[in-house]
Amino acid sequence: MSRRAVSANGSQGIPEATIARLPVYLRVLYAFAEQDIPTVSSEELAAAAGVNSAKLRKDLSHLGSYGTRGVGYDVEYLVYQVSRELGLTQDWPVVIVGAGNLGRALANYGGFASRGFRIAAVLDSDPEVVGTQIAGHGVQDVEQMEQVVARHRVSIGVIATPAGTAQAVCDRLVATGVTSILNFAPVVLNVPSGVDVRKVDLSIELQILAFHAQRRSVVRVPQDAEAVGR
Amino acid sequence: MSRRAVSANGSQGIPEATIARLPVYLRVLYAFAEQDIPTVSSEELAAAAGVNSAKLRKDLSHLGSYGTRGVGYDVEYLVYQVSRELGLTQDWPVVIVGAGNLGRALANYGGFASRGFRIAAVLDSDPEVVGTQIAGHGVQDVEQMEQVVARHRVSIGVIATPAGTAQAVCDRLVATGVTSILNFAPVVLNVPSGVDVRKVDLSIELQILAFHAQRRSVVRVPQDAEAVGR
DNA sequence: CCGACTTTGTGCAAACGTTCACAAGGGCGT
DNA sequence: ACGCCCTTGTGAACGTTTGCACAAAGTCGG
Repeated sequence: MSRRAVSANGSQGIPEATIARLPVYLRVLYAFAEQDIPTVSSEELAAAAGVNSAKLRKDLSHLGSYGTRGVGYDVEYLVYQVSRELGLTQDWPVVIVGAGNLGRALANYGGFASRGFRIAAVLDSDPEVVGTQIAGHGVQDVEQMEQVVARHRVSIGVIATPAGTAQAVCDRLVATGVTSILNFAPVVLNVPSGVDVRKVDLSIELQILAFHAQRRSVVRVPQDAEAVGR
Repeated sequence: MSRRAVSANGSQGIPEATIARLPVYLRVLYAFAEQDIPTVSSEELAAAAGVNSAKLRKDLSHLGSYGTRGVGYDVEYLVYQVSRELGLTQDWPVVIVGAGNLGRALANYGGFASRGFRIAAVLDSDPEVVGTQIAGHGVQDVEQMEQVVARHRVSIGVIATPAGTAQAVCDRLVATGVTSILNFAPVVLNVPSGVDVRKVDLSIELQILAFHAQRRSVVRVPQDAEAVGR
């Protein structure tokens, strides 16, 4: 794995683990802002985000020194700083490939269109589906990918196709210049370096839950349940 | 949190990071099995799973010594061992709460019903939706939760409701005895200890992608002397 | 039956992440 | 203006994860 990120870059070297939590903090901050709460302490914020307060302070300290000792953090100001750090002050056009059940769910997902992300297009290869409307977007043929990506300057692609076609779609997205991919298909995608892939995988999460559930349920039975012959 | 190896068996005390990768290995192993490939080396398996081979070997070594030096791993045997470790040799009834776009997508998701997981029921609170059919399951009223959980001995619940009702649904699931929860709603769930929650959050993933995309686009001082991967 | 070759399993060290504990710094009441 | 009190920001300790490098252990050809 090329987890090198930014090699020895002093000012911009925010840990990956911190980045993964910033969106959670941001969401919680929005909730505070909606209640017109002007400032929050690291303790309150941490509790709402479900993390340790020391961790939260260290995370925020990576963005700069935006708190006031004895008082806490200004909610509005922090919202802005976190948003800026995450790149949410700009607009991110997104193309969704695959208009099946999942693609439809994604297109209709409210949190999608909000806060910086905008659906540039929904693509599919099924002639039955192309032309139908989903969440206010006409589904276009996947053959339009190149034009759509170029016209809207899309840099983020979401793959919501069956596993079998995911790699081909991915290759094509990459070829058209997409450098960030969110993959919902249950496959390991192969991409050239410089392309960022994140995966969301229901069945992996379920299996992890099953592991822990099983462990919990096997509090007894010290003996191996079955002997396995080879 | 600190659970060291309890003792003796060795099947206890598997690192969390390893557990998160086992489902990926399992998927890749199935792919090899379908091609009737009898054995794989750690190198091949690691490449297919997108990880380092040393990491893969160390991961597998936590389950036991199931490889053969000079040869590799028997695909079928390893499938069985990983499945067993993850608790997939037993059946896991799952209840899905929320039959909106996402709930429907989940219910229709193929990988769901396969390999150990079975949808016990799909619940919703909207009278318009209750009674409709989704993926061969009649949507039941959320008031049936207690009966459904008890009758099917459900221990895994999936929350696919809007954010506003997620915590209430969660509390109710926990009250009925569900101890593993997969949360798709964009909120931080509060649960008593002993309950395992995992979250899947589209907008968090998008924001993480945006962060990296932004960083890439702000390539000031491009002195990538060592940019050529190892 | 033996020696060459291949691949696993693991000791170790470095990188990364988390948590504790407290000094530094700022606001607020008096 | 002063000192008390509160909360941030961070040094240091600790725990976890990764990756290297190699001995151990097995296969296979001759």
